[in-house]
Amino acid sequence: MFDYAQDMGKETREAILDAAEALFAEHGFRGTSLRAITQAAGVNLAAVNYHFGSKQALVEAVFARRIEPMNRERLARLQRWEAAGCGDLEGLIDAFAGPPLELAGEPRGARFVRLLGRSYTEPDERLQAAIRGMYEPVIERFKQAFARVLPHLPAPELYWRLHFLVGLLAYLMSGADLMRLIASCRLCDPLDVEALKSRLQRFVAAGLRAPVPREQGAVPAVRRGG
Amino acid sequence: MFDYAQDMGKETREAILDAAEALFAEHGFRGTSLRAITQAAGVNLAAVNYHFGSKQALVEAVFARRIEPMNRERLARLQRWEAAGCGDLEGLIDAFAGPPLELAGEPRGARFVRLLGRSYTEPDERLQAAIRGMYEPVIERFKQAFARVLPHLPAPELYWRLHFLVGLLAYLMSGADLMRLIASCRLCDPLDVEALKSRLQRFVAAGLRAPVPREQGAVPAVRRGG
DNA sequence: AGCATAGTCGAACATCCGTTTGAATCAAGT
DNA sequence: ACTTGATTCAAACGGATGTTCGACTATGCT
Repeated sequence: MFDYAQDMGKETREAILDAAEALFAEHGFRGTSLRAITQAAGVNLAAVNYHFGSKQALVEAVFARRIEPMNRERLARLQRWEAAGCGDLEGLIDAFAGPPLELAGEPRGARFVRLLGRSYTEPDERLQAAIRGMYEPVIERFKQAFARVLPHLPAPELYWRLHFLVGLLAYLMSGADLMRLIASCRLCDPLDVEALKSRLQRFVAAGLRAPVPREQGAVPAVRRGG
Repeated sequence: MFDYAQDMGKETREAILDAAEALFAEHGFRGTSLRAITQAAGVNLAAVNYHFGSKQALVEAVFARRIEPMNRERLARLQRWEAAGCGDLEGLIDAFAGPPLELAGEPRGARFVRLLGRSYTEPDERLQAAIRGMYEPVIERFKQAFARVLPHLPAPELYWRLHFLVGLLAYLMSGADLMRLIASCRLCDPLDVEALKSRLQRFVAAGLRAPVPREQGAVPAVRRGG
């Protein structure tokens, strides 16, 4: 029937990746057994160890399959931003936060983004290290870019604020259900990505541009009630 | 020796809670076995089911033990803030974010705060529901307070920005190691809580106060690079 | 002293997990 | 037709897990 013999192999490989991605996003890594994955994928249990070697390697493959294109898109936007003169803070935020948020808008990408958001707080150290390796070059580039648009910020202040940005994004991606606790009204039924992106841009840009007190962090510039 | 007979019972109960809290924070819920907990606590394996009924109930008890005092402190600060006239946005942020961050500064509370940060993205639905129940009244009070200091914000915009605040805080608490990726310098050795609080206040207050475009979210007010 | 009860303990229970094995299957090459 | 190599399959492996059981201990009460 088919000319390409290895095609069936690729089909089961991707079926496993799809099923694993969905189940990991719903029940976590430890909460998802290989038996559940292979059953959902319609393949034999041993296929996971045959194609990936171990459950750990499967998890990393699930991430690598989508993180790498996403990071490529981030770097592409960063280059366009640099070519445009490096002046636009909002554009830089979009280069960083846009790709994952837009991926979250696609029905196929939504579950992976939720998985990605969760991965930031994953206890497993080996997975943490693997994901960190996928992010490292991208984060480094963006750190430099943010330092260029915000030259007045001292290094520790800038790094903390970037930390805030990343954390905010991670939480958004995880799709934590606390959202429904805050937003009693229904805000995000089809998840209007463009509206969310512009809201995030406004909030983060204002935070990043906030003035810095002279006595850098030593004494908190807080007025307590009274 | 001791007059109070039930004291040994309370001692093992708390020893289990302490050990579980530490191990959950380090390896997650599914990654921590009852055997590991009871061994670390120096008690018999069956003690968990005797004192708590099940592992699930133990998890919920670990959270309830610390969330309730923390939320009481939040509400106390909120009341002081209301008594002071409800004008100070920074003070309101402190009432919400101060207690968990200060708890993170104490050596005993740090591991729980990390656990708490992780819990926001926990896949287990039953635990999610239990934690949501512990938060619900507090969140409701703060929603109203923020709406009062930021009356110019439309409701959806306000709720999203509060969502950003909660997400940022959740990520901070989780102590995700991505921090070290962004901050190549060593920022947080003893974790200067006061400095962190004021940094967070500056960032979040600026974000909350950011102006809202007229065409509310429909068309993104984004200048793309070029 | 003697009973009742709360707590502890070791041992086992049934179940689920990731992984491995070895035979079966199938298309392609000679 | 026969071999080769890649893939699939059912079955089992050893180990870890949450939970339960019954015996044992020690304390408080009458």
